[in-house]
Amino acid sequence: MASNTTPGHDPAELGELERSILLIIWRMGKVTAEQVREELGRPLKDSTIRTVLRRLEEKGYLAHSVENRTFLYRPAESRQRVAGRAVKRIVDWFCEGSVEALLVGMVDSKVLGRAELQRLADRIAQAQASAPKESTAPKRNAGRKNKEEA
Amino acid sequence: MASNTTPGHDPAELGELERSILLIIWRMGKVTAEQVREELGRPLKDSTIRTVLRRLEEKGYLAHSVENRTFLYRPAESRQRVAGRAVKRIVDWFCEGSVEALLVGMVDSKVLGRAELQRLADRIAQAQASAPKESTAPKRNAGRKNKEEA
DNA sequence: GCCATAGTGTTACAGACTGTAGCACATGAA
DNA sequence: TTCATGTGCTACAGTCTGTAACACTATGGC
Repeated sequence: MASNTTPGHDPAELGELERSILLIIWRMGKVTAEQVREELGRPLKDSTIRTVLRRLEEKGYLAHSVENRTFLYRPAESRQRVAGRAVKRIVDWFCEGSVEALLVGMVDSKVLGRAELQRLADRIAQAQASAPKESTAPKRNAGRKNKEEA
Repeated sequence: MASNTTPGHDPAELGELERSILLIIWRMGKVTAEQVREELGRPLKDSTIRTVLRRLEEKGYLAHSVENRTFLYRPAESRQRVAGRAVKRIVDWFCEGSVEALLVGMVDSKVLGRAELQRLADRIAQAQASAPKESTAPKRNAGRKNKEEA
């Protein structure tokens, strides 16, 4: 019944375990299911990890390559990209698309301090000046052709 | 565990119907279940609306007063506040608390254009200049004056 | 006082999603 | 062939949301 305007799946509707695993992979870069399990430090079965890994790949967050019959999972998207999209959804839903309104809300709900915001503004200005080109995109090369909402 | 009186709920954990209703109430300010139903324009039963309304109140998004036996629901928090918290969660999870990293991610995932970001920085700077006071007061302005719908 | 009406509270159920795992299947090595 | 390792498929319980029926309670008219 949720066939609204959802392009594919609803991103960022991740469970806690999914999130943890995603974070591990973002941190480590390229891992096997076993490594993930060790890293988690929770007594979970192999199959549990692999199931979640598979789901994350289905959802588009991960990609994998095979090396000696072993799956090596790696991020399909950067953390920040995912975060960006997640925030976009929120902004669209609650702030009518206005990022500015969002920042106001963040200050208002004390998520962001005024001083912090000021510093942010400065940094942004700097970043604009010093990096007029595509920045912080280490692996943008071909992978999945994620063609979600543009 | 759900008896969290303080606003600590995950806005991302809202269903579509819940979100729609919340938006209606943010827009209209103070409504009855009937009004919500009409506004929704979907053939839902009375009890459906009221159930969702009650759940939203339990979660801390709404409050109600009684007027002639009729419940008048109203927002317990501003849209932007809720959005701010939602974004904070995302930032904490995916950007290690760095709002800056988030903005970078937003530009990177084309959620936010560079020009837009620049404009934003300017506006923030302006806001800083013109509102040097700490105005994070939760003034739930009695009169409706949604000046945020810019 | 009694009844119809309007509005609320309670309870329930199906579908989706996540956490969790068992078990069958494939394939390279011994 | 058999073993070990790793993957694929299937499942199940718990939780959440959408959806609604039904029971309960005041309030006003007769």
